[in-house]
Amino acid sequence: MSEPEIAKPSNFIRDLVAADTKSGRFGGKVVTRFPPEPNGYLHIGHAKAICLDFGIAREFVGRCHLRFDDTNPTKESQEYVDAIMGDVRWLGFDWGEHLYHASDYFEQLYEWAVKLIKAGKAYVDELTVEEMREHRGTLTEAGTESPYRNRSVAESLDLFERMRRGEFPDGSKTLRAKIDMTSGNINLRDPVMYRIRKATHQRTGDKWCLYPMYDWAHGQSDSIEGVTHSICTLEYEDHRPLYDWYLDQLGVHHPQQIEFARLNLSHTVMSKRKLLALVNEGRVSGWDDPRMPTLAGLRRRGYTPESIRDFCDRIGVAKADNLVQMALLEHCIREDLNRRARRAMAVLRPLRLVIENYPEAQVETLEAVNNPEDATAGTRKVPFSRVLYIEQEDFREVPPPKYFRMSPGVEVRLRYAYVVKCTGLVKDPRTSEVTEVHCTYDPRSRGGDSGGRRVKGTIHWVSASHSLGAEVRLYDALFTVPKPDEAEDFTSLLNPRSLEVLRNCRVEPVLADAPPGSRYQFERQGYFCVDARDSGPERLVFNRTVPLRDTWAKIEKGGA
RNA sequence: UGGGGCGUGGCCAAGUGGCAAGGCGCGGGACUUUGGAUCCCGUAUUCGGAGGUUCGAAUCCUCCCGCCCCAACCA
Repeated sequence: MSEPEIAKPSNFIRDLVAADTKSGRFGGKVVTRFPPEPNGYLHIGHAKAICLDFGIAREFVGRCHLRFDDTNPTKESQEYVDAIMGDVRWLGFDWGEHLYHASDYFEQLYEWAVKLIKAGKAYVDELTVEEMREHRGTLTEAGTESPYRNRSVAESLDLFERMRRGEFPDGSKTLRAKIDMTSGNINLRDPVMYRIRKATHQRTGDKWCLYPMYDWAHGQSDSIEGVTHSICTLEYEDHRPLYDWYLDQLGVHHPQQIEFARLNLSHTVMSKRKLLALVNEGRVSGWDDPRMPTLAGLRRRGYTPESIRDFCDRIGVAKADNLVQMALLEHCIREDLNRRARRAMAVLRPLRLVIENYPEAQVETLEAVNNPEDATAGTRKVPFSRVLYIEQEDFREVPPPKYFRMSPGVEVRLRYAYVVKCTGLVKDPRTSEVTEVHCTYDPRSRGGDSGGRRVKGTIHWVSASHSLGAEVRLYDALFTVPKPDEAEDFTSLLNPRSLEVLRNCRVEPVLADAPPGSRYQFERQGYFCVDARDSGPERLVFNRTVPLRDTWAKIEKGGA
């Protein structure tokens, strides 16, 4: 059997892991982990990490754990835990039995901390936050040691136990590792291991009032789980010496930390802080607003997990800062949906079209192809009658050069129906806006067969009396510039046209049965999905995932 | 004046001493009952810069320049 999957491009992390398995390091095993903090929703940047963590494990026949880095109860919640698990599964990854929480290890971590105190490698400090900052020094100046740094092991041990018992108020004491206050690496200037937080934790409740810091919890959690390769983003590169130090002091299993550059996507923001602000300030409807780069938002927008995985494969993994263009993500979803989405006709901005020579009471049923890219998708029936709706932009009283659509005296094809010729128009006497177009049809062209003559334009349509009303939400980039992060106030760069709601759309009858979340290509327009939250039998709501590539728009824009 | 990283076409990104992959985008053409899709063709004499080593350098050495991250009891 040949491997059906196309070989993915290599990257330095896969090379490193491959070298380790070959040399027999870690007994040839590969164990990775995806370690989100449940303080927000997952976004496409996390998808890159997930694909890497789970992908490496799968490739090397190892396993990947899902571990919640839940060490800060004041910012975390069960809502986020649930959303994260749902999103990872939706993306297509399975952690099997291996669901863990840093909080599972609090007791072990505490014991190890005691061990470090006994070894003279950690001490209870009583500096305030401000004092500690002063003692830390600056980027160019060494720090100074805390006056509590050299208190006895016995005293630190006693204090640490009492910290756990809750005898001291929040912020009054910390446990610090005793490393080197003069290190050029600020992470090594006696980092805090524990702080007092009398807060209820979403999993451990009120059992603890002492919570470990990231650096103290993370590496040890990796070690406990037998992780071999701990893959994280570049900003943790400076933390690796500390990661290594803790593990070396403890003398326990020592995973390899490897860092890669996080994903930056144009025209959006990726920091959880900024995404949270958008949600809290009501700039978007929630974490799953279809304009958000969150997996929940992309899902509601109509993105498929396959397209996101493909995107993650294509962007690669390296250590250079990057800004990937949104166009690549859009390419990935178009490619996927072109292959899989059924077609339908929908008129977003309706304009009445009356076929003067078509019998008043006649209704025909025409056959349309469901997906020209997939013969197994079959065909469907579409009702046709004397009065139709066409797209406003598909008619021009005075056509610009190269305009192939409907205009007076010109023949155009109604997709899967007939060739028609515009014979007149009706205008609103006040606004002089075209309100109705008249035409005649050629009965011999049934099905759209032009009978050999050149008909350059083909436009979509729906039967006025048979079509269904629908609301369509047109989405565009959330920000007007490629790098909103560079602005002083990123919210000032929000795209005022990121959402346009069209309430008078007319769609083909087949769409009545479209299940929530299902995806379609509206011919000549783009890919749309049934909004999973707001659509229902009484009110059809579609979200535009991405428009089709539009060569005409380019010509028109460039020509003008 | 500290520490850690990174610089290959518009955007990603291979390449690890033998003469610049690939993808997206862009431009042109073919085809077309979606101005969609598909298919062709084009798109870096050059790898941040300057020296050096070598028959030969994006790959090795030296110096310089630029960009990113680090001074939470956040992760």
